[in-house]
Amino acid sequence: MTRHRLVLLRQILAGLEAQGWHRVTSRDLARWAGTTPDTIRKDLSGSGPGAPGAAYEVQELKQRLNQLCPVPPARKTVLVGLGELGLALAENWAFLAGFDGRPNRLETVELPFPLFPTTEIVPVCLRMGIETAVLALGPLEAQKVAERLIQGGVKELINYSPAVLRVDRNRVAVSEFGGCE
Amino acid sequence: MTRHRLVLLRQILAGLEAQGWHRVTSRDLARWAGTTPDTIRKDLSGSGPGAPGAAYEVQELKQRLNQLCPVPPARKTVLVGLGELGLALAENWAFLAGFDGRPNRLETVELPFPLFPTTEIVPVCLRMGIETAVLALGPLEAQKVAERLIQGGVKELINYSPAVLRVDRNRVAVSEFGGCE
DNA sequence: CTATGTGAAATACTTCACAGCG
DNA sequence: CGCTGTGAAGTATTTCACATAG
Repeated sequence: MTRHRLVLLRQILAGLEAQGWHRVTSRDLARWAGTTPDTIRKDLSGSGPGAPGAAYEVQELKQRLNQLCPVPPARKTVLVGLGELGLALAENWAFLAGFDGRPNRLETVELPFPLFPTTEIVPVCLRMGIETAVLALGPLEAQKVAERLIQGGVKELINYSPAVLRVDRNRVAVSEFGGCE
Repeated sequence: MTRHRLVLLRQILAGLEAQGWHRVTSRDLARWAGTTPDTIRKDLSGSGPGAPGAAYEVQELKQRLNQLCPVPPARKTVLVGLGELGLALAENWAFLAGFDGRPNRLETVELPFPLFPTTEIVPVCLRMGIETAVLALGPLEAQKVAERLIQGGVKELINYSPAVLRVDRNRVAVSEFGGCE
């Protein structure tokens, strides 16, 4: 019942529903989730009507999963690093603020949310009640910035930097992208 | 002994060594890896001299981990999607080729590797022996492109698209970034 | 007193086997 | 037949307890 697999299933289900699927078998789900049908069925066991014989009905299954692993409420998030990568990400995310260490970037760049120098991370995050941050900068800055974000109360880091962060993963959730290694 | 944790440890160790650390305790490693000291010690048990009483020596530990989970050989990788995001990624990765569905992009963009239309994915990947692909495009295209890449023999997908891929995870490794959900 | 190493107990997860429904 | 649901058996992983070295 590893949590990770449940959220993956929920996302897959959402995709299926969006594309108009009506039925799925545990075998299909198993392939997409990278396990066996048995495991899928066990994950779902004891959490819904589901009749044997027929495959799962997509909508009904999605409901089950939403109960089983509640969809996380949208968190207040900020972007750190306004280079090429940061700007590209800014187009698909709804950030509440942005940070960068280079003063000229703060004046040059035009974005639909307020920008601050990285030295202001702690007070700004605390004041705005920020919960998650997206990191898009070089490896050395990333580590320093991550520590400040945590000091500022951030509980989730999404790391686009080419370095793995050394932070207390028992306290904050980290999505590493690892990248080039 | 979950594999995932071992590679995380190895990466953390590499970072420590790069920054001149000499010693680490299992408790520090546990914090950074998001587990308990017991688990860390079990992971490392039976794989090296390591004396009780003193903490681990960073260099020696790194050697142990390199034996325990061999560092993966650099794979031949391509980039699919030459939008803002793709171009930003192209600066930090060593791609062997790039793909995009829009013909004008292929002529407009200037990159240090050959570019092809997405219709050419299968033959180009097969010919070049491509093993991994980075996806940086919209959700609908991502799914189609992923299927073609797999048909082209790709064994690892690194997904920067805001959609989770529906592919056989028993056959290909997928790093989802999930993103905005 | 704090640190690692390690067998034993406890727990979590997966696989197997089979009952029962389309 | 193929599919789900589920208890039982089997594995894997984590936690506990303690021996032992700095």
